Amino acid sequence: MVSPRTPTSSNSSALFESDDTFLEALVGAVLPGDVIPQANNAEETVQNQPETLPSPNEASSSSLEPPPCAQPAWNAYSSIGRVDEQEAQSIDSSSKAQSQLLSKHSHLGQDYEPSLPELESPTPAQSRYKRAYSVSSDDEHPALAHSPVHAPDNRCTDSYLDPDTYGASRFGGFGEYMRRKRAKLQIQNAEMGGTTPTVVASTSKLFSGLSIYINGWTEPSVQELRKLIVDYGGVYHAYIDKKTLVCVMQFSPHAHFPGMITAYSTHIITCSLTPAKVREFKHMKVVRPEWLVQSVKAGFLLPWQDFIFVTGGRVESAQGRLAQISLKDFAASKQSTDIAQGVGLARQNPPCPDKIPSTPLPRLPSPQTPSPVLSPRVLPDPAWSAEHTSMAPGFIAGYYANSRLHHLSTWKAELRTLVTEAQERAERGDVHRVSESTAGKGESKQHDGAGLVSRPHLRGKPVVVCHSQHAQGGASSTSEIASASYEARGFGIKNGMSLQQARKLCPDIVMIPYEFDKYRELSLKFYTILMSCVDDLQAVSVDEALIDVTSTVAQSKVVPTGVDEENDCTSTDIAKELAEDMRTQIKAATGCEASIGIASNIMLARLATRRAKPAGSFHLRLAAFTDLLPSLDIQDLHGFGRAAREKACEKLGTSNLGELAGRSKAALCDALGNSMGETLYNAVRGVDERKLESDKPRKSVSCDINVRIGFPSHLDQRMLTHTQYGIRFENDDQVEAFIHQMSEEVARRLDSISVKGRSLLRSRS
DNA sequence: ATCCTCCCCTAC
DNA sequence: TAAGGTAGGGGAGGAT
Ligand SMILES: [Mg+2]
Repeated sequence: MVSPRTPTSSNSSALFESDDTFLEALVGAVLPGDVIPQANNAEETVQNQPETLPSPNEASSSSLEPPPCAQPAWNAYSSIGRVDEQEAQSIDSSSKAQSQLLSKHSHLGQDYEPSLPELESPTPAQSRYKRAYSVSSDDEHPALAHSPVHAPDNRCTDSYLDPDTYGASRFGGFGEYMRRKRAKLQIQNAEMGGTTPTVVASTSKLFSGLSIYINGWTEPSVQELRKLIVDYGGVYHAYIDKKTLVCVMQFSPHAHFPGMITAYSTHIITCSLTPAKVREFKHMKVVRPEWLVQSVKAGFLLPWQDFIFVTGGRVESAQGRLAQISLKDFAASKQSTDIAQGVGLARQNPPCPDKIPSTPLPRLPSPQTPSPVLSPRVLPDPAWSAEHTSMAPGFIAGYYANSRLHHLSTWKAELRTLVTEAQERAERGDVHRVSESTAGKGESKQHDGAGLVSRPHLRGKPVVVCHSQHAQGGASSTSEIASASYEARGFGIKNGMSLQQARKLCPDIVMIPYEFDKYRELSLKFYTILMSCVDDLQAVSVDEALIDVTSTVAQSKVVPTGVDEENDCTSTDIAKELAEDMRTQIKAATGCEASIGIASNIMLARLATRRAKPAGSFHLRLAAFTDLLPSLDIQDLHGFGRAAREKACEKLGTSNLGELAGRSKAALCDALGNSMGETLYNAVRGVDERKLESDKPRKSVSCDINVRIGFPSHLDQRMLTHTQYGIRFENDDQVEAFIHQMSEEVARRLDSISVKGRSLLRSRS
């Protein structure tokens, strides 16, 4: 909550506190039911936060105190097994030894977590939480600017006699089935209204003539709303058919014809719409439940226009956001688990002017002027060791500061942003781009060795990058090796190994520390060079990118033969020349070697990169690829990993691409799923139609940290001697404090990209 | 058939 | 003293 507010969102100062509280409240409330996933409209809550949301402390204190018996609900999908499965996969594909160890442990105690029924009644925390959602706000609805605004007079409205805005004016027939269903429902409604007359005559017709459908999760609940509608003379529809909706008929609610069955849905009530529903209901009158509630309270029907349901992203400054939160179950099982919080992004923000580097065309900002979008995180004083617990303030920042994986993710997000911005600038300028042709794709990858640039004396020696600072000594370090030089690999050292193991293989191993800032600087130089050479670029990671050099190659192709065509075997390979030129530039600018794979599509280019390593370039043509097939495994393809390989072996009897090339598409789809199957079917034929994705907006922001909850059992103790992984919690307070920090972290990140959350989703694990 | 939700998988 | 973070594709299976 310390970060400066971004000028783009008008209510930003309230925003992040709210989100934060919101998230935290959710964490506590999420357990029993299924209400959370659709909860959204965070904006409303946000804007009303001061008076309606519980204070952070209040939320915190109760959010994690459901009675112990409630916790098993979280375990309905206890992820213990799954977590360890993930562990077994390991982050770096090479940390096998440790992973397998974990995998075994995972079967010790927790194989079958009984799936317990979810609780029905909301906990107090949940109630309060839901209340927070139901707050209606007076925020102007920008979307209404162009629609008729009705004076809040008491007429129950002729207000929707203007079909132009929301009502469709086309007609269509009803299906008999749905019509009968609706009629039946109305009878039920009538009966219900008769048996439980909550209201007196004068107001009882408040909703007469209204025919209302309720979609999705709402607050108040569907049941409550239905009662409200029926009690006040409206008609509730539990079902909807599209024809009816598209042909919404509008009529005065005053016109109440006792004998007539109201067969038209006039309004849709919702708190949350999925994108598909938004599309579907585009021309409908979609209203928030407050319309009903407030109308009853007021004693007359308020204009529905004042309660139009607005999805997060409207044309103006309102940026739709989808918030997601997730936490690995840290319930009674006391096992390794992940805690995660996040928001999904419904749409991208308009670029914030002060964030656009003023650099000219398709160039990245120079490394000397790092983008303010993501400035390096400040490291806390290492002297925190006194209070070194997972719930100490600043723990997460410190954790991240040392996490290579976090840096990888952060860098990637930043690079994608920079690339997108640079391209927007390029397109806004007069840069003319020829029509898309997928003639030349390349994959460029920085060779590792960044740590050696400033340590030339270590070149040629077995070097590993890892955390341990102690030169030798501590033979028991479990610090993971992030990267090993080729010389070190010669000793059998692999990325992902523990330092301890590596020392066994090579006692004289040289260790160098992470230098995250340096990597980032080098990366920006690397990308800057690429950007200047290519038509299009997709950031893959801090040291890897996909580039499209079609026009460059095609332009220079004064020479007859096509460089990207398979029949080209001439000595002049313009693409390769370009690649070598880029390699030279990269080497000059960064001191690092780069490898470049060239091919006619992404899949082949990625394979080519493997052949280009180390420190070279390689143009892979279709014929060569076909020859190569029998030597390739399905795992060698991007997107196909361990699980795909196992499925292939199990269901197809082989994971060899040469053999799989002979299988039918149906067989592959059957084994791997339709999408993966088809991808593979095409891949073995050298076909890959994907285009570079350089401008896809980010869809979510999340925070995810692997922790371990509870006192270790005997079994766990043994595990822990083998793996030090896992931040450990001993009680709910610690968990709570930790989750609070994670909430803050997500809020901070949203803030940093001028984005606002729209709804929260649950995820567990 | 198409959606939504809850995951699993993959990559760096 | 070690830091297994995260975004996004996609499948399974249920609801509509
Ligand atoms: Mg692979």
